Amino acid sequence: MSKKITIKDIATALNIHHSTVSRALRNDSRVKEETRKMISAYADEHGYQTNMIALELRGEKRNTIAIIVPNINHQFFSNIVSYITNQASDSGFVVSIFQSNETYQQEKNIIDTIIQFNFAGVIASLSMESVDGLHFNKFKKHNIPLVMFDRVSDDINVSKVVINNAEVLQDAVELLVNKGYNRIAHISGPPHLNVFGERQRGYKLAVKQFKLDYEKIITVNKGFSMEDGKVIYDKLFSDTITPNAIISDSSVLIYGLIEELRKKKIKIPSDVALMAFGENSIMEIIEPAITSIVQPDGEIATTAYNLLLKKIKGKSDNRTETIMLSATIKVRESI
Amino acid sequence: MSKKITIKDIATALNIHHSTVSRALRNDSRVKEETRKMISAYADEHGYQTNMIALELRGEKRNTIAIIVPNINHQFFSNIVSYITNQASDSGFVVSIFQSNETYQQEKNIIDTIIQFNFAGVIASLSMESVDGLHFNKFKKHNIPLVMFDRVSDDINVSKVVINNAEVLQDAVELLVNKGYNRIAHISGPPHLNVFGERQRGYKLAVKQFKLDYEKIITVNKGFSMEDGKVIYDKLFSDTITPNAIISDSSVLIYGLIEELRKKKIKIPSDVALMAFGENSIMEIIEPAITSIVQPDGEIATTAYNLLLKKIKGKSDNRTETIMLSATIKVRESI
DNA sequence: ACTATATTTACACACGTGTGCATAATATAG
DNA sequence: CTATATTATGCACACGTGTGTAAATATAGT
Repeated sequence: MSKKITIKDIATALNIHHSTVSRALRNDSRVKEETRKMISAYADEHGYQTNMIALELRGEKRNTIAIIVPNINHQFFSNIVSYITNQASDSGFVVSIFQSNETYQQEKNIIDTIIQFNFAGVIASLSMESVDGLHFNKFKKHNIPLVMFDRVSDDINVSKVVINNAEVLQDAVELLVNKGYNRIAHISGPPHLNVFGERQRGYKLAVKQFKLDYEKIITVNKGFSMEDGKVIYDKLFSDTITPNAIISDSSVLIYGLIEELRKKKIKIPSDVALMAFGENSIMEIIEPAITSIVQPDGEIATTAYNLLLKKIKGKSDNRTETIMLSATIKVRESI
Repeated sequence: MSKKITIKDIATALNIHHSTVSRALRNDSRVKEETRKMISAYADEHGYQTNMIALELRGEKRNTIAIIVPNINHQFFSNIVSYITNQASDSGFVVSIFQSNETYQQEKNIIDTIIQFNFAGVIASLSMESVDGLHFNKFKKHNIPLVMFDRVSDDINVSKVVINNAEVLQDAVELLVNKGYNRIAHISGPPHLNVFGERQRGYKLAVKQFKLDYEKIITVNKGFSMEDGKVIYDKLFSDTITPNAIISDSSVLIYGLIEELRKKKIKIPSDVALMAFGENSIMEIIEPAITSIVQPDGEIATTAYNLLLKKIKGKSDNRTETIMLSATIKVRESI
């Protein structure tokens, strides 16, 4: 009903200047206790709330951070967002969400919007379409701190949080080799994104190291979905030589693949072993339970957020750092 | 490097008044084509971006909406947020995320924050702790439109988007009865939330209608999690009379229950049938595939967003409306 | 009582934009 | 070549807040 009550409204109502009101509400020492009480009483009664927009315009502080992800309804990203949001709101920050939907164009639009809204900082993970991260340099021009995670790009100099992708894929292959698998396929994403590039590098390294005859990488370029399962199946099993183990960079995709394998009566793990990134504890109840490569979601989120916070506070610090965390392999029945 | 360039910077650089620059950039007819070109050339070159904060303070328009959910890393809510975010960004809105983490206190804090930041509108789903929605009335005082979905409250008069919860639970029970099940348990949430209250009402109605001897509702009050599975199991199977069918309001929780049932060698569906809300297509690949009650996520999101948008545009319209959408039961092997 | 010091309040400005109104510059007509 | 119409630009203010500085008032010291 009533319009928003402002500091000036309080001032005119109480026949004093708004600057006095401002100081009173911020508990400035140089306002008389008596008037301070009168003011805060009136403020409380009328439900006064500081207008953050005015504060922000004044340049006092920016209290909003932006997160750019390909899709928020994928378990990994929604976990990250959840962790960041909780931590941010503890320190009084508001978090806005932007989805690139895996497209370069939307990512560019998002960047402009973030600049227009003058966000205090940005945490981002690249879309599959973005062959480079150069459009993100715009943030630097506008003095907006940026931290990237997971889907990072090599050709832009920002702080990054990643996991030991190459290493963990070597470990994965080694694990499979030790179990006797010798035709291991790798389902991945576009290699220009650091995550996938590194995983593929690790995969190839291991294939060479263990002198495997079979090397096959299948690349998905437009986001992982369950529907891809069938396509992937065709690509893998139409050859004369078929894999006896599969490592998937995506958990969602592997659900589709499992469905397809069942239709074709291909048994897991006797006919083909399975291993996938992403632990949403659903891997546990699928039969057979799927061996998964578990990323430290919470740690990734916390690290990225703290990195960003440091940049927001200490503005002069221009150094960038890349922090690498470790993924672990949770062995289950599927291998 | 360079500080943010403003409309005034352009003005002084070009030796004209900032008001002219403002008009030029908004393609106002009364600025000479020649100067307009000069101005927009300079603006482009220096990467000028409108400062939305200034615009917002001016009261022109608020371009941000807030979403309050218990947890964003639950499939249902991340789906909703994803849909809303995409639709919002199409119409130039920025979406901020707030998590109550199922607590009343955080919800209250969030409400204050949203008011301080002067959001244009709010879409919310209540926490389990919130026995009523009265704290949401604060939005009305501050003229901030509010739309609720899923976890709505009866005692606050706002526009709502819900599904036919009572009806679909009656259908579910009927389906089970027709298949020969006669001891059907219902795992639900706190009944003071409309969703759960309605589902329990529907359940009880059906139990009475089909003259079943067995009636059992188990209530979870602190958010659904996989870990609850064991607790629920104990509550259900410690009695002398045990259920031969279970309907769960949560999908996450049922994963934990399935794990527990397997441990105890209780077969699905021969020993006990299972049915759960939420279709994340994972239900499909669990063995046996779980019969699920599918909510129209996209439609819920779109409806809520459009309702909000209408309120934001036409400010005078004080009527509230409740829109009820239909859930459907997808029968699979688990019953 | 008169100056010196301490306390409390008011004034004016800044942040970046947009707009009604006045004014200046230019064009058109008689 | 003036009078009028047209067009282009500048001025001042508003949005809500906070702060440096000046002004008003009170208190103390001699």
